[in-house]
Amino acid sequence: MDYNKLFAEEIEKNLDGGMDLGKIMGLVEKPKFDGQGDLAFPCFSLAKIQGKAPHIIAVELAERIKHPVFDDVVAAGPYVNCFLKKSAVSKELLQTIVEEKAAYGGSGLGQGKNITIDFSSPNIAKPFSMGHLRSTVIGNSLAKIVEKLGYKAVGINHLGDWGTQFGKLIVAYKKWGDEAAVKENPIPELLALYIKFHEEAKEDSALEDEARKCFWQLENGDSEAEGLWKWFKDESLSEFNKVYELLGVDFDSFAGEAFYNDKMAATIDLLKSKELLTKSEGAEVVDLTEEGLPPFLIRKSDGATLYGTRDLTAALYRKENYHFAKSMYVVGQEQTLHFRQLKLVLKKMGYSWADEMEHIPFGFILKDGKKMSTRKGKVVLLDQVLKDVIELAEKNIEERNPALANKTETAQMVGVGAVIFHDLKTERQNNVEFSLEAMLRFEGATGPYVQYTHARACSILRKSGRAADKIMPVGLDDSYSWEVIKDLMAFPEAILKSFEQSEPSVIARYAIELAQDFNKYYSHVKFWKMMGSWKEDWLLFSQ
RNA sequence: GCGCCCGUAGCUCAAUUGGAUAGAGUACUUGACUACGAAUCAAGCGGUUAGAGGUUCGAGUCCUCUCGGGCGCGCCA
Repeated sequence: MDYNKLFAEEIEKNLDGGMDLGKIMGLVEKPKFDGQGDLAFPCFSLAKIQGKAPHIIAVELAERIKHPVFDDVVAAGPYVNCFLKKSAVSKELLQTIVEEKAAYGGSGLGQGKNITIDFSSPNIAKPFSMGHLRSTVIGNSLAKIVEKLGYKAVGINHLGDWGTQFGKLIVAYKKWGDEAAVKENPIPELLALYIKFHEEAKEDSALEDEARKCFWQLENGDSEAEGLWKWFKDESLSEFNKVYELLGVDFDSFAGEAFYNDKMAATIDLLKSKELLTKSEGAEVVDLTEEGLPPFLIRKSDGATLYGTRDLTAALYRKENYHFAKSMYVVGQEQTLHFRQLKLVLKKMGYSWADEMEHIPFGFILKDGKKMSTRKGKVVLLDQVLKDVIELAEKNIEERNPALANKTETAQMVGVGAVIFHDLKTERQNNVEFSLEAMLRFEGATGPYVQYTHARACSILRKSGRAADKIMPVGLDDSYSWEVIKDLMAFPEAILKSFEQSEPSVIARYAIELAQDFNKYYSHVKFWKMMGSWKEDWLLFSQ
């Protein structure tokens, strides 16, 4: 039952025209303060139409509305506030949840449609940084939100596995590398080589030329270079996969930049045939001065392609192969310009579906107020952070609950949950100052808080000896459980909102609020009759 | 120089997208485990929403300017 709609219908009925149902529904909101009821309707816009003062309209309207599931309808200044009949509403809602189970809160909005989500996309031979963690965690969460609404999410890990940097790496490896050491410890070794290259190149500029030449060889199928490249890639991937497993993330495709090598010529031909390619300063570009943006580079003066060429090719490929209804790119905000250009180029090519491409930027992880630099090796490794946080969780368990059965497993869930939740809970556009301390926090608005709440709820359910789906709701009417009921009722809205804004933090905050209200209920109402309602905690948490 | 993002309690963040009295967490002070898991709950403290104008019934939210921070701006990704 949609009570917003019901309330709106009742308002419309008692209004003698003047405003249609859709408009009324858009205005219905939640009262801001306790004791003001469950639904509210502001009469300001009505005042304009009827030429009467809003508080007078509110009084008249409140008097006329009567309905069996409304306990009371009162005017409070310019607002009409509605109190729902707690027992009836809660009984019905819990019944719905028990029936729908994990499907509760979803919808068939995206039935039969695909959404591609480009996320994580780490660079081969470089450590998995905290920045990539953001993309990974946000992208994965969006995938779950989208699927909740019936879409098929296609997770794409657009690996950074191509570009001049590999020329540098291969040169460095041939000069200073050690096979055994790389095998032993792939990413740190490769990173060290990369850093050494930049240090040496400062003294000896010939190295840069050598790297360029080496990348040229790689592009043209030199077998030694290709062998090394493939080796680096395999080693890196197996390291990344360990992280993904720990985080509980998976992908439908690992088609990275290199995947598009043999497909870019077709893209360039296409641009040529549409007469969009122009020469500028020796390079080939798509001119965007009409749109007020700098030109989009397609080919360097030496004939080599760029990442823009690859992104363009990838967009075409994805449209053709996945027929996406929407294509998301969870990529840092520093690339906003790049994606604006990319969309415009596609529009110029005549593809209206470019409008369905959405760049989902997120803020930086800062260290001392500055962006972290990978090149200098000044980067915090995700590996280490996860290790630290799991260790702390283990210590906590040892102190608080030494009798627990599966300690290491629990410590992992708590630790990883803390890191993920920490990342998810603030709006993605905000920059976040890297703080190990904040991630190690298990109290207050944190992942572990939500997990703990869920564990408590499960524990009750277990001790009750009843299956959650066999419980008959009785109709609660106390104020503590009412808060929980209202939260549960708001779940579908929260899902929809997080989807519309591509904002996982909406769900994270929702989970916190639900957990808070549940804990309040838990400590005040000493009775176990509200079975069945909190199953959702778990579901929420994983999103 | 031009463009984009941001500035809310000591700290980290919200505010139903223009609505009622700006709310949580943390920190600090205090109280609660002989019935459900104290990683919890209850109470207190904490604000000129960076600043100044403007738009209107109404602004943390919209427009202009100033200050302060971040990020981009052709052959890197």
